[in-house]
Amino acid sequence: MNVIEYINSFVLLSVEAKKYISGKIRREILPKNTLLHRADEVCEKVYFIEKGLVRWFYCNEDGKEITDSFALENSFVTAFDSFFQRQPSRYFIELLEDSILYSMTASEVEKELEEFPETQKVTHLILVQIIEQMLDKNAALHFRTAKERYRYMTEKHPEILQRASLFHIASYLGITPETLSRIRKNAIS
Amino acid sequence: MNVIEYINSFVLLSVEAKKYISGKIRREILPKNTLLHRADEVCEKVYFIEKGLVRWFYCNEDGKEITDSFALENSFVTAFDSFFQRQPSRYFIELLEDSILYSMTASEVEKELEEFPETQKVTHLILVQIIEQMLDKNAALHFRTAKERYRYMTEKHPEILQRASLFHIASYLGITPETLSRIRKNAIS
DNA sequence: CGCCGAGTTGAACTGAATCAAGAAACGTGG
DNA sequence: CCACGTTTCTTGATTCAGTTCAACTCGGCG
Repeated sequence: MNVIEYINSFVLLSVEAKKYISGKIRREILPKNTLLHRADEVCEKVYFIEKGLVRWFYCNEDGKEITDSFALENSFVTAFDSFFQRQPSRYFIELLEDSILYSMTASEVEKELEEFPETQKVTHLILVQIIEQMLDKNAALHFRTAKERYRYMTEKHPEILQRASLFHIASYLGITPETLSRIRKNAIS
Repeated sequence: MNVIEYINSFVLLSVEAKKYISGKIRREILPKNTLLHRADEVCEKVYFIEKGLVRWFYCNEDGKEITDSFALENSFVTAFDSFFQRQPSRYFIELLEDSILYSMTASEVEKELEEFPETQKVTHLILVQIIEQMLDKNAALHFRTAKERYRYMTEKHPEILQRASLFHIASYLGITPETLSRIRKNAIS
């Protein structure tokens, strides 16, 4: 599924808007471990994942990488603390698999939103979805034991559980890799 | 500061939009402990806080209330998992102080966004701000000790620290009231 | 005056972190 | 296509931050 089909599945785009987007969007094939974005920089692009897996992470004061989120096929990816406000981000965005992406720059998106106000609905929907996911994750981790956190993964994100490393998943859940390994093996009742 | 002044301070509204909003918006004076919204219901209103303090909370499976967030003056308040998607919410919204609010219904807002597309920028900004706050809180709690969480409050939300109860703040930070009390008294180095 | 909710303090307990090895899987070059 | 080195995961022993439970203090309010 490509971006335009995907967007069109929930917001009907005018022919002109489709044309504009098709003209601007770039298809990018990038290998595993590519950084789509670096912390402390202003994020200049949004991506849409046709195929692949990405993670957002930041570095805490000890220099440790903390995985904040994952996204897979049919997701929009950008530094949400940076792209819209045009301010430096706290996050890195990294490919965890060889991926096929579509991308557009911030200024192209800005122009799109101005010229085709209908497309503001798309942004709106994406933002609302992001918020919902974040609220969901919060509730799944807040005051929860390691075992409950793991169950959240198995129930809500089984696909990511398969495709991401134990190390990244543990970080995402706020537990150590050792603990996650033990839970997985049922070493902890 | 009233809502229209506030909105106008970051998005210039047309005279017509202002007129529409003024006509629809209601000023509500409500006492402490009022529930603005209940879980399992579709949230029908957005509020703007002229004066007061609110908290969002949900009940976990043990029936315990978990405080998810606070908001004070000049904030927009609604169930963000419900208002835009028109689906039942997981959250309750409660006044922690006697408050003065402005409110508009979902259908009024919907009509506003249709008739005055410029106002979509307002929604957009609010959503982006919400996301930023959530990301910020996440980073402040994820893999952090109780003491570090408390420091986040003192640094980023000193006002809430003053006005909300120890009990609610502890819940918000994901620690027990006892631990928070000890930290506050420096009982824990 | 006495009650009640909010906060404090203490002591025992525990889930998960930490530290330290080892095993398995992975991919890279010979 | 195998061997070797690196990364990822597992397993065990120990430690500790924070929870739990229980009792007590304090301030406000009917």
